[in-house]
Amino acid sequence: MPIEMRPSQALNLWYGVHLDLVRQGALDLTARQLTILLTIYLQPPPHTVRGLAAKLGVTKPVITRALDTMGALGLVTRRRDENDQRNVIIQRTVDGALWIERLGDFIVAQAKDLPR
Amino acid sequence: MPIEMRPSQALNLWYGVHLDLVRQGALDLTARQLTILLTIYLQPPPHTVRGLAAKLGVTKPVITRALDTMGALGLVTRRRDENDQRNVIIQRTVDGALWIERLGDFIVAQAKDLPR
DNA sequence: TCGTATCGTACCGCTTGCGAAACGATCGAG
DNA sequence: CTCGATCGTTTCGCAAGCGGTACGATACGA
Repeated sequence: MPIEMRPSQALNLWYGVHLDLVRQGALDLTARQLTILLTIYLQPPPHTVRGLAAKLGVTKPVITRALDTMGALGLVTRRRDENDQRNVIIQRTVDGALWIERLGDFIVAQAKDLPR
Repeated sequence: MPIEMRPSQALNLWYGVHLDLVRQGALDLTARQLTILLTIYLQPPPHTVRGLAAKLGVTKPVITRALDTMGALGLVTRRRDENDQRNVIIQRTVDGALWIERLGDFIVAQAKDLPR
């Protein structure tokens, strides 16, 4: 069952969520950072730097930098792959899961209050 | 008629839209910039710097800087208020309207392809 | 074992956004 | 006419992301 919505509703949804995020001074993630974060939490693991880079169509340093930032914020963790020591496995954290969860609820709430 | 959606659908919608925006290398607007842009195009005019600052809960320089950036991108224009020369009226542009329109269609398309 | 490919990261200079404070221009009350 | 208030902008030092490149560590085939 797909979600049906009109362009004006879509834009108002986008607007409402962003406006509230800005107002509450939420952690200011880049579009890229948010995309990486959502990939980690919505797509099946394992997640590697090169895998994310390929998926998003960006270079590896972009991923590394984003992981540095979000790691410092406690949203993700890194771990060496035991089978192949060259790889780094990106893992979820409790704080990250909570943040994602709140974002989801937030969008749902905004959608519910959308004008018909 | 409010839009009903579950948190997982909301997050997947957010994910899909952001992922495609990143992949197509769309102009990389800050959350604040996007919020300002959407305010200008979704809320009734006139829009002033202090009005936007108050609405978003940020300082005026933030608005000025964002307008500089988006002005250079051709998304908005500034004009002096003729009645009160101290005021600046922020105006929409054709390019900005097109960009917003495409964003809306984009979100709608993503929503339609959402898993049930 | 040696050489090459692959992985993630560190470095480089550069651009851009940030908060806080100060500024010039303009308005409006007295 | 004058003086205080208001508006948007500019400036400052600072932090963070960017693209591109080079690097050390690890894996793996010949």
